[in-house]
Amino acid sequence: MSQTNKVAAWSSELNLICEMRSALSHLNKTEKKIAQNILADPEAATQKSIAVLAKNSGVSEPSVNRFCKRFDTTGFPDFKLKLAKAAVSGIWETVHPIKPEDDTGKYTTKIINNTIANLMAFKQSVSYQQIQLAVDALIRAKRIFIVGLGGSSATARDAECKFFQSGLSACYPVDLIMQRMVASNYAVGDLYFLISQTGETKEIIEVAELAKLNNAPIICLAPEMSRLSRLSTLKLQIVRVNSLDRLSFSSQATYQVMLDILAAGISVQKNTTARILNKDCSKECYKVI
Amino acid sequence: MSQTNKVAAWSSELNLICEMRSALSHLNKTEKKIAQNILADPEAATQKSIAVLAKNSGVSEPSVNRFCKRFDTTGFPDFKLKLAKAAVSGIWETVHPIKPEDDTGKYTTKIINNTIANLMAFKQSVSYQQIQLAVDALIRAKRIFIVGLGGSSATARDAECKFFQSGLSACYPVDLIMQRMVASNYAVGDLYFLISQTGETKEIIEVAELAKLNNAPIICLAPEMSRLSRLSTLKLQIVRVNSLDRLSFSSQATYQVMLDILAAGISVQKNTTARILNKDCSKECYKVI
DNA sequence: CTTGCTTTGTAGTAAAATTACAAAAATTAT
DNA sequence: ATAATTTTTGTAATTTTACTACAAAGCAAG
Repeated sequence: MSQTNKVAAWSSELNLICEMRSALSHLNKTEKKIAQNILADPEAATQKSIAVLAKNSGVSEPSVNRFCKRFDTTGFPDFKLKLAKAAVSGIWETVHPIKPEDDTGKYTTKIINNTIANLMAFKQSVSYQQIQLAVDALIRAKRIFIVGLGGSSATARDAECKFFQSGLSACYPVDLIMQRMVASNYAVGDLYFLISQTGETKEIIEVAELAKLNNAPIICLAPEMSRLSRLSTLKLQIVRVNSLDRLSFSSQATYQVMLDILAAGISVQKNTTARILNKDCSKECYKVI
Repeated sequence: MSQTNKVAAWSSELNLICEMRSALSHLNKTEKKIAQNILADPEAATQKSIAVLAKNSGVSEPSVNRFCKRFDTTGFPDFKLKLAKAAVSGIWETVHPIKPEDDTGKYTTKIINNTIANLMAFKQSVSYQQIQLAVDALIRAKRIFIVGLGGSSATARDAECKFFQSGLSACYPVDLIMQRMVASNYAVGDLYFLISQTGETKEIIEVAELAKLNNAPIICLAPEMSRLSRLSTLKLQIVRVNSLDRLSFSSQATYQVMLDILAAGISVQKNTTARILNKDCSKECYKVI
């Protein structure tokens, strides 16, 4: 219910273009003329007056006005405003692949832009409810075991630090045998937090299967529709924006942001000001940072 | 020169709001009234007519019109359009601090927005030249030793993975004693890559000092003006956007993106298609991912 | 205090969007 | 098939909105 509302709110707020595109087939010929004209270059359409747009589309001005109102806007100016917003997000949704001839400035900005695009997509797709459930489960757990392999090992380590800073008992066993031991020795109150960029790596699925034998709760941070995701009791799914090469950007930043969110949720909920004591090198005393 | 142009291009494209905010001090009182009125709620301003906005600000309509033209727009409607673009998803608000009363949706979007804001600031401040030099040095090095402590240990591990995937010989010694051993046994061709979020942690500075005794090349990933930064031969500096609490967002995502950039640079320059071989669990064969 | 310059507002003008209504097209019933 | 009804589209008038020209007010320098 709330999920549906959110999607609706999102589409009307940010994705008029997608809405138009999907509505295209249900429109009559006059409306279709207008829609196609706008979709041909949405960015340009935002600069046109209703008269110009009507003329270009071969329809009358009131037809354009009526068209706008169909898309949940108060009129033409409001429509243009929402179109502009959608066009902006459109820029972010396109990923720019890195090419061998790119110079330093090119690939640097491309990677940053791609990461931002990924975060935007993440923002749209993320389920608050799942986060809420995950935070609850993490706080309730007596012990949290984190597993991540390969590229996700850094993410797993990060999770360990962040959960620990939020006052939870988190542990990330580094080697595979330890991971299996931990998974098969489930005790009530334990929680497994499994991280995988592919969600298909054999070894982590084995860990999940071992944990599942004991009906242990498993939270996964993995792409939706992956094997790992199916084995888990609570799924924090990351949309795979990129069917791109490894270079153009990693989705790890998104994973890390998810961990930031969980840590924030835990701290907010526990109402604890997490702190680490660190020896201040210059003043030779301990300070809270 | 080109740096200045870039900033201008960015601000006019995406950040009318930031531009207004920074211009605030150079504006006269009439303009300031308008700017403050708009900045109080940019989203709402996009819905108002010039008459309403003028009245709310306590100025005349032509003043508003003139104000708009100062910000590189053709007039009020164009200004509103650009304002709407800038206001998309509240990215402009540099930092949204997390409050104890925030619900799941609130803190989630805040953290994502903060991270995006941080990345945008990073995009503006990053030095292509330093990246270029770092990429060159990393490729030239025979062995790369990476050190990061506490929260940066995850970043260090990440760097190890990424550099290794790009075909370099990277090693991240986990314990402090190993780190000191590595730092004091410098051999020609070695390179130290030190990561710190504060740039002030005593132990990593010790490592840097040990390396420096042998005149070893040191690349640091640390805030500018930090002790670690001063000890390094090549500085990859991260602007500290946040003098905020630990919760509102971590700057680690930015660090990770920097590593993505370096990895991309290395691969582009070496013209190698880095690949990891992974056993495909479903098909029981090796595939390149 | 006056002259010249900048800034702000008033009033009129132009343009743009919306509404009311009528014509045309499409649909249904006879 | 054709008349009646409904829906769709366009024309023309109205209203709203934004812009321009010009005048008044404020400010600085001589």
